[in-house]
Amino acid sequence: MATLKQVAAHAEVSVQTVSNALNAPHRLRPDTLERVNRSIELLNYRPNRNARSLRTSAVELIGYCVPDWPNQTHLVMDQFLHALCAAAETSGRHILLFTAPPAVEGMPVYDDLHARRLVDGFVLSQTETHDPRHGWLKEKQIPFVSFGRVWKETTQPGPWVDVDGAAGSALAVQHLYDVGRRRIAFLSWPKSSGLAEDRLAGWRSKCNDLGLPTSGLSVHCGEDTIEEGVRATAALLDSAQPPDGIVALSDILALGALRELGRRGLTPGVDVGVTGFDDSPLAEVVSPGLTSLRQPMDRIASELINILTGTSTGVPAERLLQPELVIRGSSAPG
Amino acid sequence: MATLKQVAAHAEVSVQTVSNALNAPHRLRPDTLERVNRSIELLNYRPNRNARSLRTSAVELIGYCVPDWPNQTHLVMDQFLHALCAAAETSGRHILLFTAPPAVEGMPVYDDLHARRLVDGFVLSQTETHDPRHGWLKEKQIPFVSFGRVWKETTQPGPWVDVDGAAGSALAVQHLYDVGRRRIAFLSWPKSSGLAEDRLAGWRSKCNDLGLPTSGLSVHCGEDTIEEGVRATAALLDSAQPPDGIVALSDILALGALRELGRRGLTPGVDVGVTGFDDSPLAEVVSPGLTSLRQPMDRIASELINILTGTSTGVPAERLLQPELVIRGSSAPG
DNA sequence: TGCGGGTGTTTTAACGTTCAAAAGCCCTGG
DNA sequence: CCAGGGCTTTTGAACGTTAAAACACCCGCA
Repeated sequence: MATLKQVAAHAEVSVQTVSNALNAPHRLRPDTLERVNRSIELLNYRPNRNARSLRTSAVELIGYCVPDWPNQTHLVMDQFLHALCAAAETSGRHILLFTAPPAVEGMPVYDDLHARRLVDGFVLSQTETHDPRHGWLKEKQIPFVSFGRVWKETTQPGPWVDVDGAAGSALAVQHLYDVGRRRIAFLSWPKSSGLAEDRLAGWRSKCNDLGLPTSGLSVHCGEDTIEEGVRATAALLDSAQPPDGIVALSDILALGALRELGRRGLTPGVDVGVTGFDDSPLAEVVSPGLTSLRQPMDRIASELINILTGTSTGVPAERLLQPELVIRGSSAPG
Repeated sequence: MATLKQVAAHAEVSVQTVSNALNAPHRLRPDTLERVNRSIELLNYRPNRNARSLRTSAVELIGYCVPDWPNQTHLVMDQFLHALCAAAETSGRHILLFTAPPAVEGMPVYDDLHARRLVDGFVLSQTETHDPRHGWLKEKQIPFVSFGRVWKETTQPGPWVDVDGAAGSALAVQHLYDVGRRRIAFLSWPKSSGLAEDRLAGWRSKCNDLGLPTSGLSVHCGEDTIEEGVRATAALLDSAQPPDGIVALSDILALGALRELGRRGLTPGVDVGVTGFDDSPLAEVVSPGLTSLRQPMDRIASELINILTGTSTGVPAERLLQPELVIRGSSAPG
């Protein structure tokens, strides 16, 4: 494996000149640069990242803790990881995966990775209400950026990127309204997670704006399973005034809604319009296709990386991105 | 951030002694070790991995290319990644993610990561028939291990770990047989991928062993969607002698089977037994639960890491692991 | 008393890179 | 002909660690 020294010898220049050819080519006379580049090419030289990192104390690696929530399906995690990787690579960086206990118990792992210089900083996801990790990292001055707001806080200890769930619900409601729905229900989650509250609020507010009823139209599901979606949908359909549209908090719940509709001989998109959230791979794979709110993964990822690697000013960076409604057969015929 | 030198000064020993305290503690006199450890603790010292890697030329990082197959759902990828991370961490290693073009076009990326010493080696997945990556890496002497055999080759250029798909199908057939099924169909994929052939062969051979019919009972689906599963199942049920059991090549196809059964008023697990493959999160989330073949992810991951990091002998390591049948309501009542 | 051998610790020299500063070169203008 | 300044290139040192060799010390034994 060739080193700078060998390239330098071959090109008959000093080591530093070769280094400059790579890092600051404008400093070299064109003919020197040409000569050095030829030697680099010829010897198939690749800079040793460890040596570079040692000198500059920047590893260009970003830590991401791969979540392990046994009860929750991560249907879009591979999309997220792919986008994150791609975004990191546009600036010559990479993603380092690791595991850690949830919440604050995992923090020593983060600290260790940073202290041993395996990573420059972290991307956090699976943010929870009052997530203690943010404050912890900030206090230790470990760079990070969060995918997901720490909800209900007036000030947030650190930069974040998030998707506007309220706006997403509103989009879904508006779409269902546009195709003629007038009683639009909402399938929600159990515990009042920040995520659920955000999306629920968007539904309620948009319904109000449009003069649509909301009373008796929001149902809380016990967990994020198809079965729960089925149950909740059945309850809605059995009520005195059944809905003609259903906005579900997740694709899984929406799938439950689709199934219950099917069981009753109702046609999704014709008799009742259904939308999901996150545009997971499932949405495309079911029939009829599930109308769902796509998170702008590429944008999310690049904002995360930009914030983390950019020379951030003192004020914390905060980006609220808009989801996109992907319309399929479950909400509109054809 | 404390360095070896500072710890050495604090403990009043040489730098090397501190290094030994960490890497070869048996060389130190107990009292010295104690003293050094106290200083390490006190100064909160963490070894700088870059300096170490530079010196030892081992980064303890394993590359994994995050796949980007837009048409395929990676329902178990997060499980795999989690297991891989955890396995790597048991030997102090970590996973570095990257993106690369598929097949041989991506090889320069692998080469570059290795040459620049960002990783020690690679874990390959999404192996395809006659995958060219294996030979390429072997020729360049870049360490790797493959999750998935290169099918149809008599000899394989490198170590691999795989799950015995044929045995999996056989397990499913045996199970359906045990609960009284006598006409067991198989839902397969389109192109004769090695994976599909393997699983199909297991079904056929097990049916033969049990004296069950196979003729007219294997259907090829156009793609891995619920819709295709529905179509194929419908075709089977419409035939002169419909099956009473269905082994599907994937959970997605199995979901299609479940749906078509439901549409016809047939009860999965009672009228027709259905099994899937991979035990994706979906299997648990549908109702009735989908009987499916779980890949032993933890075992797969630890074998991959062991092979990659172990002092492998000359003979390539090859591990064929057995899947486990997770029985749920789709194949047996209750 | 001297000497071999083990044990514990220190010294020396890298690993491959970049930073800061110094040095060399070449041109221009007085 | 030389001072001065702008390019270009080189020199020296450092980043934090570990491998290998050297060293110091103690013990038992001749």
